[in-house]
Amino acid sequence: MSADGTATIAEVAARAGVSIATVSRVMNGIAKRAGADTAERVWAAARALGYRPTSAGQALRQKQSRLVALLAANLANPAMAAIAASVEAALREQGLVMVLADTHDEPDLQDEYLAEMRAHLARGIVLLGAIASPRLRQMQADGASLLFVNRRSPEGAAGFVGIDNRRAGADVAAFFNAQGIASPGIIHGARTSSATADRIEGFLATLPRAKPRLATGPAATHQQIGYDCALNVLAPGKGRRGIFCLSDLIAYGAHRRLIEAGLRVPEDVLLVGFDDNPMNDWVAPWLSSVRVPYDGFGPAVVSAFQSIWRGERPEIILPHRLVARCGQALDPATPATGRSGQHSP
Amino acid sequence: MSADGTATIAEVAARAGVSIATVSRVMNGIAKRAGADTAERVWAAARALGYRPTSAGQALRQKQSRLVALLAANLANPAMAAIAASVEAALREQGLVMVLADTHDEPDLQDEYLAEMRAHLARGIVLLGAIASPRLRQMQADGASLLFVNRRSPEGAAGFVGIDNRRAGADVAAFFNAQGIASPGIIHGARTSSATADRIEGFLATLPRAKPRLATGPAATHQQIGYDCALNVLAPGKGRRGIFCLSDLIAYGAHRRLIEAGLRVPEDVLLVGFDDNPMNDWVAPWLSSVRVPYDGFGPAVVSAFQSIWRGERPEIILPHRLVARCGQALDPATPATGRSGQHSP
DNA sequence: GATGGTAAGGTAAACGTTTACCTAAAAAAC
DNA sequence: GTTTTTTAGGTAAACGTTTACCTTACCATC
Repeated sequence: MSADGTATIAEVAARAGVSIATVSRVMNGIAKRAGADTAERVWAAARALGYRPTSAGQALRQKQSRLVALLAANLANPAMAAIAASVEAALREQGLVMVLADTHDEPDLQDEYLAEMRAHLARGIVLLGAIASPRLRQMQADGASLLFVNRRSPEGAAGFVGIDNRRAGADVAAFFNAQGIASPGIIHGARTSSATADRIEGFLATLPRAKPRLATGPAATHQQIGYDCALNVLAPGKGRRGIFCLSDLIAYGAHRRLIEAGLRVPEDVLLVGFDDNPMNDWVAPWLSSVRVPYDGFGPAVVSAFQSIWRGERPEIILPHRLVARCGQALDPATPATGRSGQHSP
Repeated sequence: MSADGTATIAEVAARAGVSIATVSRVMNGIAKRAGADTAERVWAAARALGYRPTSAGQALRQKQSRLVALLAANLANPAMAAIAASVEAALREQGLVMVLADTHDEPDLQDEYLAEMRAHLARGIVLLGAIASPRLRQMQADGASLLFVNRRSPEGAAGFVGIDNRRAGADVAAFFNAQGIASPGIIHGARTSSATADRIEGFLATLPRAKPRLATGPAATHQQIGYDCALNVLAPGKGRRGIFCLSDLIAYGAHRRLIEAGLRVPEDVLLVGFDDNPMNDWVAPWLSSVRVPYDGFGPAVVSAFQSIWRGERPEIILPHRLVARCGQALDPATPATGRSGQHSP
């Protein structure tokens, strides 16, 4: 009898002695349509029965559900997982529900998810690392509520949330410059991404003299790409060298290879990654990285959607920050050259 | 006109010259209710219009949606994120859609999500790290399709997918034993979890002589707990010592503290974690850890749900494996004592 | 006292499915 | 040649909401 959660609006109406229309209006806070005492009776009945409107009924009537989908390109990347977590919390605060999907950067899978989410009358779709695909083009043309995060839409102007990748790339270049490293190498993953392209562009624009030794590989994971390419992109000579890794995962792989080759990081080779995975402070004190503000993505996404639903085309640029880690030797036999962490010995 | 994705069953019926009932039956593959030529006409019409049944209509009629919710206790833990990714892929293959939520181990939030998911007519709810809460108890009593992963239900018998935590704890103890470490310390997080309790129990049962030096802390993150407690749980004396950390995150924090104290890992202090985060091979070669088979969770969850929907109470125990990493000195100045990785120098 | 406005609430339609039930023809069984 | 069964398909109800429209009462204004 109480709060089993399966009550319908009709049962609430019966119990409160009103029509279902009145119940609906009270629950939705429509002003001036119910007297104070009536509203109280309705609320009491709803509480007693544990009533909560069935979303299928709502969605059918309103041609719109409370679902928002997050289509991520690669959930194995902790950075994307962290963004997903932030978005979920922010959506929940708005009474929205997040559907999570991993497109694995495959156009077919992305299309399948897009179609599925349209069938679910999703109120919005976040593309966290979009890839060009037929249905994406079509839905963007149809005016669907799409929001692109990190990578811009391959189909032209659309809502966007992310950092200024070009500037971030430039910042990395400036950092190498300040450290006296004239010709750092670059290791990147797939080039499908506007983000990657912008970062490299900004980097090269600031270090124009640097003969670019770009490399990538066919390996399945970013870590493996980093491992495979690390030695190939090192500048010749014996001075201090550097590598710009387009993701932290690549940097992890590169680091492993460099260590195995007897090189010290960051003393012999300065490694700079991208994303600054939340765990880096603990497990990669040798890695400098461009930190993206994970916790900022959720609120930014919500704000961007509100803008989209007003018919605008939002563009939210979040601040990034290059976190320079001087690197702590993980073997105490070798004195550390410096510290960046917040923990005292 | 073509494939804009918003067609309804009525439009398909009109185009194919049949009734909507026939369209529905053809789309759902109900045998012996439509002739071959009729079916072909329906399929052609559906293809031409890009028709896909609206899930709100389906859910309303069938009193059940294609949504499955994953309520995770802490998405900041990469292990949970990896499990979520695996579950998502497996559900998708069944034509199901995953809703992801982070309960932050808070009963109120978990209850809110449970209510929301019931309102969404979710076909099933995965609790990845459940915590006791009023609505959980009620829904389990009502016979909702709940599946507990990692932590068992606090309300007694229910479907479960996870590893044998007691045995895993015992394996860790045996490992310390084999390494000649008689009295390792233990650092754990909140005790709300049956998993944590089982691991410690199995551990202590196998190392009964070990005066248990358990410790935990009020810190917000597991890493910080590890950092705060590492030195407190070390056995006195100067032999080789060890710490069993109930999660990899705790181990990261402990490692940092030990290094700062001038101790070598794993030479001076053997650290064993739990979960074996997918990144450990790359960033924590000094950490031995109990690996849970991330990729196995998705298929296991699907299989468990099928069992639940048949009215059974499944119990799927996945295999674990203690990954012993001999630890590679991350500073090449100090020769490595051994290697566990698959990469050659 | 007629007129008009507004607050309060009821009636019923509509959203897009699936499916129980019905009908008609064809095939099979006798 | 009658009866029964099977196949192929249509009709309409039902799922639970929200909301356009209608009605009634009340109050204010002239």
